[in-house]
Amino acid sequence: MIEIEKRWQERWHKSKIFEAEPEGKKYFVTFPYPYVNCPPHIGHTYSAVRVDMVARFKRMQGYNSLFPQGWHMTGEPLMGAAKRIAAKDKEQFKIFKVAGVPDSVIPSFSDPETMARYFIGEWEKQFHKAGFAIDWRRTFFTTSLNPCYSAFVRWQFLRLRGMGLIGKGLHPVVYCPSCDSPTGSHDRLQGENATILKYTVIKFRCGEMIVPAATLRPETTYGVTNMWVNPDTEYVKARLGGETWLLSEDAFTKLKDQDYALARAGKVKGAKLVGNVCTNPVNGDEAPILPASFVKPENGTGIVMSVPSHAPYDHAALVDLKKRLDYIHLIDTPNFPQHPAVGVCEEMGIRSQDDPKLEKATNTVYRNEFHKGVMNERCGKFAGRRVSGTKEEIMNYFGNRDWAAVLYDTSEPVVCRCKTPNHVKMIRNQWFIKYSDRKWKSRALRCLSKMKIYPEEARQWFENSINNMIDKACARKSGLGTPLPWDNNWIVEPLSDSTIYMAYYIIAKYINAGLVGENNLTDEFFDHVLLDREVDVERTGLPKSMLDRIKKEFDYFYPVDLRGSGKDLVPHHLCFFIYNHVALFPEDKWPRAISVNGWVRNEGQKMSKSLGNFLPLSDVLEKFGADAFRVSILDTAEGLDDPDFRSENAMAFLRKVKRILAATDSVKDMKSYKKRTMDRWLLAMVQERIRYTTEFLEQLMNRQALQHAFHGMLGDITKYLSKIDKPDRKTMEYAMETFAKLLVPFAPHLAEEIHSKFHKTLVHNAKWPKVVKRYVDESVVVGENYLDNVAKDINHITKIIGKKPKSVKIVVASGWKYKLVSAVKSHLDRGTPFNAVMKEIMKDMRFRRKETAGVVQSLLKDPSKVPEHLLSANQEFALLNDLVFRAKVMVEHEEKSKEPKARNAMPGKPAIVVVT
RNA sequence: GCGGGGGUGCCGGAGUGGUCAAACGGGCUAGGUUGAGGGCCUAGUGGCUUAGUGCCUGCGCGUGUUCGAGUCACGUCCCCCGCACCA
Repeated sequence: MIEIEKRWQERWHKSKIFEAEPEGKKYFVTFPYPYVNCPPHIGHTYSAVRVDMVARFKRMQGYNSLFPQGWHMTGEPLMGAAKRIAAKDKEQFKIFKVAGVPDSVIPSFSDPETMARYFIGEWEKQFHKAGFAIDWRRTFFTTSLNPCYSAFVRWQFLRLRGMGLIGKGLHPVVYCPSCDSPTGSHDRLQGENATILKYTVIKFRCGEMIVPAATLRPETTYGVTNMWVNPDTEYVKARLGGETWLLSEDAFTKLKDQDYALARAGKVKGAKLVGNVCTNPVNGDEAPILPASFVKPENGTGIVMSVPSHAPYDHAALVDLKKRLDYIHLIDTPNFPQHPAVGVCEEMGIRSQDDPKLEKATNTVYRNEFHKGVMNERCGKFAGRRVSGTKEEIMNYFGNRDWAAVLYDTSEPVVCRCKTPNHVKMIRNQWFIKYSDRKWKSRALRCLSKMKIYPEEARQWFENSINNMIDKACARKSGLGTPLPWDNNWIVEPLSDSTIYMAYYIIAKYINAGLVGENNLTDEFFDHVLLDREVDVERTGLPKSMLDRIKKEFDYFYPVDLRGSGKDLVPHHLCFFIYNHVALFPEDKWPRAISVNGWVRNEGQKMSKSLGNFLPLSDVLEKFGADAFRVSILDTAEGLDDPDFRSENAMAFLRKVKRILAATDSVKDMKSYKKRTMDRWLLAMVQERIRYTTEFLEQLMNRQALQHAFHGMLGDITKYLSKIDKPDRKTMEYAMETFAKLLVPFAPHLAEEIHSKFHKTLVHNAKWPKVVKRYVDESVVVGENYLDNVAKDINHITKIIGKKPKSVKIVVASGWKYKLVSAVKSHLDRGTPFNAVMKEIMKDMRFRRKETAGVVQSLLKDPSKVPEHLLSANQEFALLNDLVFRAKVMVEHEEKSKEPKARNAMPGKPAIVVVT
């Protein structure tokens, strides 16, 4: 099969069938350019297969399909890996080795560009082998290493800024003090899933000192009974303006990086603080400082306020100290005791403050109080309010009165790959794209509402994502990329330089052909070509005819008709894609459809770094070929579900290919006959397959489409060949040719191979099959089904008897039963309530027989006994006379039959008597 | 926590109020088949029963709506994914 595939790929390449030029009606599909820091694995390519499937389908439907492909290298990972190679990091060597990079090549990866180019080569090679319908003249890669693309990004950002959609401000990030840069989740040794939490720091007073306590539950400040410090921790006294703050060493560093102008002014051991009394700023209550081991200096400020009524840790610590304080009850929650923390601790059997169950206890209390709790009269102006929805207000209220400050911290400890513990840092002067802009947002939503989303279930997700969109930091200081046009210290961040690049594919063709160069790509060029603005095109240095040509091509191919990707890109990239299009382009250039899909699994397992089970695309293509890979994954899922690649499925496909090709070859030896029932049956089935395949493909339901186009067609053809001694050449030719066409979107190489046995042309250039009305024949399909069922019943009986039958007698039901069943059926089809059907039937004079009630009752009890398509007694009789069985078959009518069993006969279910 | 998607056979999964719960694929079992490299065909694959058209069980758990529920409602448990500057 692999040789076959190679042959067709060469032929496609030679006939340039995937090179789309502006002509006719178009269909523009894109698959997000992948990040090229490793060779492709099967997970990368499922979306591409789906997009490719659509491109091919549309092409045969008469559209001029364009499927281009570029490569992404903006960001940190490439640079990071290069640095690690330069530093001879063994881990990194191993990663590349496992990915299949030859040992001799790896050291050259200390240069990120070399690495990227190597991997781009790998990707292109594999994509060629996969036979994708890509127009390779339009390929490119990102970052300043490609000045042409950088010019495009620069233009985009100047435009956005010109529209006031770029802003500047403070921004909290997880930060590594040793690397002096933000730590992305992939750069973390620990805490990959950590998020940034906003704490309220309550400023308790203790004489001249501020004793700050960080909390996520500011509402509980009203219930503080005491303060906790860790007696073994050395605390820092820090000057802040006119105040002196008491902080753990970690907290000192954190706050400094969060824009607090702190100055070191002394130290004090936690134990020394015990016994002092603080004042609660919100209500003036006194709170003595007590020691507790659960207080971790690296969390929050290193000082904790104690709310024993609502915080299990605090209660447990007090119990440990054998200290009795008056607990303050603040929040009423249904089904909770007065002091929920006490109740939960007792219920869970928590004995000390070091009990790991406390984490869960805290969670339980918090969850319930947050959602169901109402604050009581102790909570000042917030009395009577629910906890949920009030938190933000409380924080602001406290902040405004200088009772509290803000501290950002990670939800779990984060350690950088350089092994340094990280914390949250406030970045000053961070550049933002203002995705929260209300007007912009509503335009994005309007675009969404006009788009097709495949599958529809994902629409809600898009809508929520856009609704919740906040400003996005769009630049960073390290990594590869395009510099911000107005501030070269910053590089446009990877998700932000990848939002409208589909337009660049049009231009890339001209750049790759050497017709347009870096110097021509001025802002005027893009303004003119992409936005149709009146600008001084002289400055592009290009002849008007060339500009017109490019512009015409852009106007022809744009907008994007379909963008297909994995579901992981919904909340950012795909939304940014919509956002940037609606900001920059007029409405007729807004994208038309997005499709999202699941992630490929490998032999039933999710592929992950930890499992190390990424299956390289090259392995699969080498072992099974492109079609087997495509069919295997397209066959296991659609919509948002995860497909599963299993080699046994790929093998099963290859086995079938053999059979199919053999059947194809056999057609030339067949003779023509007058059409028989089975001929008409096959022709009719093919029409159904065409209809369903087309319908499902239109909805991008690859699995169901494939079921008809491949499994269905194959099953029908197999059945035809097995049931007919002398297959008809014309019928088979038609079936095989149609089969080939229907297979193009799924198994394009196999499709060509089949097609080539009948034609010299490419099947890719054939028209998508349409239903041929004169072949549609419901009755022959129903009849065949009927015979199948009868045959099954006979089999069942002979199996039970356990003897070989000498002959079989089949009795078709009496005529009155047909009338009766037909009447019942029409009642049911009309939706007559079940209990009314019996009455109606019994009223009907035609059915005055003693058996009627029993028959109707059994039909109503199990409506599945009513056949979907009711044949007449004579039709059944005629069909049964054609029944082929390994013993002699006799058919008779119930009216004339002497068999006692004959009375069991029902329409669609004849009585069967097996004679042994 | 918020948001999205789910829980059906040995497995992947069809099935969105009534024609078959398990289509289609894979696996497994049995029988047949000169059958060249991980073959083909046929039948079977919840339980019981029986010369088939029967009965029971069954779609995470519970309750309800209905003549009828995997399918609708309410409650509950569990799983997966995203939550942002990270590809």
